[in-house]
Amino acid sequence: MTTDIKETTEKAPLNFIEEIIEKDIAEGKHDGRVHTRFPPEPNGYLHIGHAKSICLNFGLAQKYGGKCNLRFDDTNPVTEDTEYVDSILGDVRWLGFEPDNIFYASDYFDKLYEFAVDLIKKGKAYVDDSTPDEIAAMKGTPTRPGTDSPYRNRSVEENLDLFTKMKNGEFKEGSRVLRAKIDMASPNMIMRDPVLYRIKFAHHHRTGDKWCIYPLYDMAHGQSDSIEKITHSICTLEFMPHRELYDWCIDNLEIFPSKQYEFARLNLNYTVMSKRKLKQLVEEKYVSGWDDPRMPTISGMRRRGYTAAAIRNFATRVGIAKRENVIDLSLLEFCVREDLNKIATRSMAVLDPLKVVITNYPEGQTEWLETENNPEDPESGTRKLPFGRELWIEQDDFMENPPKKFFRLSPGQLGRLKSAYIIQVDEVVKDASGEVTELHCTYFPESKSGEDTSGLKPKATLHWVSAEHAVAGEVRLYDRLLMVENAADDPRDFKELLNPDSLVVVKNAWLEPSLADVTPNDHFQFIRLGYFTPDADTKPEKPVFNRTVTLRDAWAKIAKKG
RNA sequence: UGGCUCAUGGUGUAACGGUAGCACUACAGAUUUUGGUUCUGUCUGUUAAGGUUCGAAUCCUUAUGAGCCAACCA
Repeated sequence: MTTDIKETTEKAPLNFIEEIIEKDIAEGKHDGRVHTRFPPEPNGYLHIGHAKSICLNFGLAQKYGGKCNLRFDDTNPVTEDTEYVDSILGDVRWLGFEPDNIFYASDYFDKLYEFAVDLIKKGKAYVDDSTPDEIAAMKGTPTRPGTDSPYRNRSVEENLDLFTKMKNGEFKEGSRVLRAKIDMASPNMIMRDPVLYRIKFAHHHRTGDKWCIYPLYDMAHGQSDSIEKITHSICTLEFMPHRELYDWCIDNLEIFPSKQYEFARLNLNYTVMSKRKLKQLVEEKYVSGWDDPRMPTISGMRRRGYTAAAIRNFATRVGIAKRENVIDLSLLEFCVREDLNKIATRSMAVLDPLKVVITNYPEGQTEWLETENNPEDPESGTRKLPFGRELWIEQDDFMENPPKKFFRLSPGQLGRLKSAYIIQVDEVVKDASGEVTELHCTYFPESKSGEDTSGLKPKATLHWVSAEHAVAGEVRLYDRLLMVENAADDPRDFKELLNPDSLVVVKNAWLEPSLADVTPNDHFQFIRLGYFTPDADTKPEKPVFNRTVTLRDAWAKIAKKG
């Protein structure tokens, strides 16, 4: 077992949390046991930032032969809902992790209440009748110490009595709180007699109306960790000031000493990550829902066609450290292309069609040509494609007056039709306004793919679909959510920064016939266009595809430069 | 103007007092029936100033910059 760890050590450098864990194991702390937890509040859907945390916590448990719990931090009944609980569990499982235990902070409400009573009995907590405004005023500021509440020195008996009455619903909501008795002059604002319990006559999604007092984060989180005997409680940087209180509670309650460690949360450019903002996008209908493929939510990315493997790989590559960071979207895209390149079935679809008539090809004739399903995967086999006299190709693949680096079709320039024949353009047909409507071409019969004796070497290979056999489908093209890299650096409201072209719908794309019959979690590469996946809106008579990500596009870069 | 935390190429992340490495991006070339993939190469970095040391990205001091903390949110 130690050998395993040593070997791993030599292979990959450890992040600072792994170093702590390995040191703890080496010192025999908790008999070498590693137990982590992923503790979401069920008040929204999980996003890619949570994925980083999930991969970290579950990954650590896997690496060190430990356990990882999923714990819903459901201590605030007014914001939480079972809809979120369900989606969170689904997302964790989809990412490929099965929690060793599924717990809820609300499971511990009785225990937490006992803890609170214990603190009161130890003279470490008191009931405060001050108003929220008064409490805020007495808190002081970072540069000025706070002042003691007039209720701070109530007797244990009185506190016990008052707290019982709070629990029994004898006081109005907001009229009293339970506070820890620590230090109103602490340089750490969190330690200035933090509120532990508040009165809320709210229906809780799991405990119903049993409780009218609810613990706050600091009275619930570390205590829950301790109850579950969590060894390494990993959270994000903004909880750093809470660690002192986390330890204070555990010390004074004399319970299992879980330890908190903080790492920097994930930020991605060209998107927003805060739950508040994501919720706003959903509620104000800027997007179709939490699973809109433009959302950085796990459900949105899944719908868009991201694979769990790609997301896990991404989570590994971004690393774990304490430095604030903004990850390039290009890394995420790299990860998904890397995975999809290996597994996506190649197929052909034309999004912006231009008719090609092969004038020397017999009318009414259909040939079924063989094509590979995935050149990266020899096991993937081949399939047949229908070829005929009339085809669709991409508008972009023809230019009447091409620039020098344009390799595709133009008058006089040859082009290879993927898995079919080489053609040349003989005549450009235009409408009254001068728009190109049709290309009349000839093909070279001896240039058939696989048995080409023509000796011709066209510079480009084009994708195409037989007009007679093409299936109509809708294709949704997604782009970055925001126009700017970092919304936080922009004075404008983030909703003014939304990319108006984040969704472009191609109502009538022509798809090769094999794409008429697809199943939800399929992944395709539409050759030369990108990776696509069937959307949930797909109906038998009308397939709908989402573009997961484009292919890298060298030509687009050249064209952009001019 | 209090406390805590952080600072390495464009973006991330290693190097634990001894050759600043890796990945993404960008750029260039080779291969290619996807301007994809694959392969090769190139550019770019230790926030600053002092100090300790034979030797500092690493230790110390100061400065600078960034983040977090004053919900009965988590």
